[in-house]
Amino acid sequence: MTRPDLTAVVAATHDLWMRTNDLLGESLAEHQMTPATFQALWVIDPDEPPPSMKLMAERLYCNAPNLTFISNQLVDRGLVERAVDPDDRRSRVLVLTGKGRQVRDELVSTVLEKTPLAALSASELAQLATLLGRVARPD
Amino acid sequence: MTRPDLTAVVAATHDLWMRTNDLLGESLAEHQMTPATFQALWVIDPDEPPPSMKLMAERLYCNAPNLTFISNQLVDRGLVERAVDPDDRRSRVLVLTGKGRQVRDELVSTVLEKTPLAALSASELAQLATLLGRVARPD
DNA sequence: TCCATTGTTTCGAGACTCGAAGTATCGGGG
DNA sequence: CCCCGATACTTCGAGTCTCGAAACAATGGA
Repeated sequence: MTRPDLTAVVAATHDLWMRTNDLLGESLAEHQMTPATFQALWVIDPDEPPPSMKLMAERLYCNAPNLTFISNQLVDRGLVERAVDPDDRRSRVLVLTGKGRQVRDELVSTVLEKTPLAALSASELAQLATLLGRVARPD
Repeated sequence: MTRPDLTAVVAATHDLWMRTNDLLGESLAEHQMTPATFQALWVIDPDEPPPSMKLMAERLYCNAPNLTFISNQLVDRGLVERAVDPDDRRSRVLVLTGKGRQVRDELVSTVLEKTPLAALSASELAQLATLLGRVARPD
């Protein structure tokens, strides 16, 4: 069974991702950020308790050594700090600094402005959110 | 104006991309491929005339040195060959080898099997294709 | 206390990305 | 025909990203 729409959708997803990175490149560079470090910042919700390395690795689908590297980049740039989780002293949580919060806010705004998805109407976005929700990872 | 759906859709797109790479990692490794080299292979349509480096770079949103590197990876693995474009001898086109064609077919099939998008029905996919078509790059 | 397990880091190697500079070709003006 | 700016690509060097293997520290149960 071939599914032309499936192929097209996968291709469109690839294209959307790569194009978004391209559109964002300049704004990221202004903050000395890259796609990888921005994604890490993106998945740290300032309104939630700070995530552990393990949780971050799951969210980013990357392994532990990689996450250590990315975390170091964020720490070096003063955006997050490592803290020992008092409930399990093996675990480190990533705490946003003031600067981290600010840079995250700015970059999130920039993404929402520049993403090609911003061209869609509210009802189109709602449709899209529903469809993508159907393929979301089972938490 | 904040747009909750826009944020959710952007996040879902990020997640879908990273998860797909994760699901594909093993199959790619079997062919000594990586996400970057597979994307390059993906955008070489076997039924179209072989694309130039310049065209490939546009499709992948990357710059010329990067594309030279990726092309070398594909050449080293015997999947494509460089050929001089007789119409413009400055230009090089990437020609799929027999092996390249075969590996591409296999990996494309694997993606279509493994992508979370495969869980959607035909009508959902059609909707999604329409919506994503609305944000497609103007060729 | 011992020890297997878990969360993280270190190390080394390879892949990726980019800017700056170099080579080859093209195409138009003299 | 010869120049010369523009174009397509490659080379080089530096920094980023990713991963497997191994090390380290803390946990929790026997």
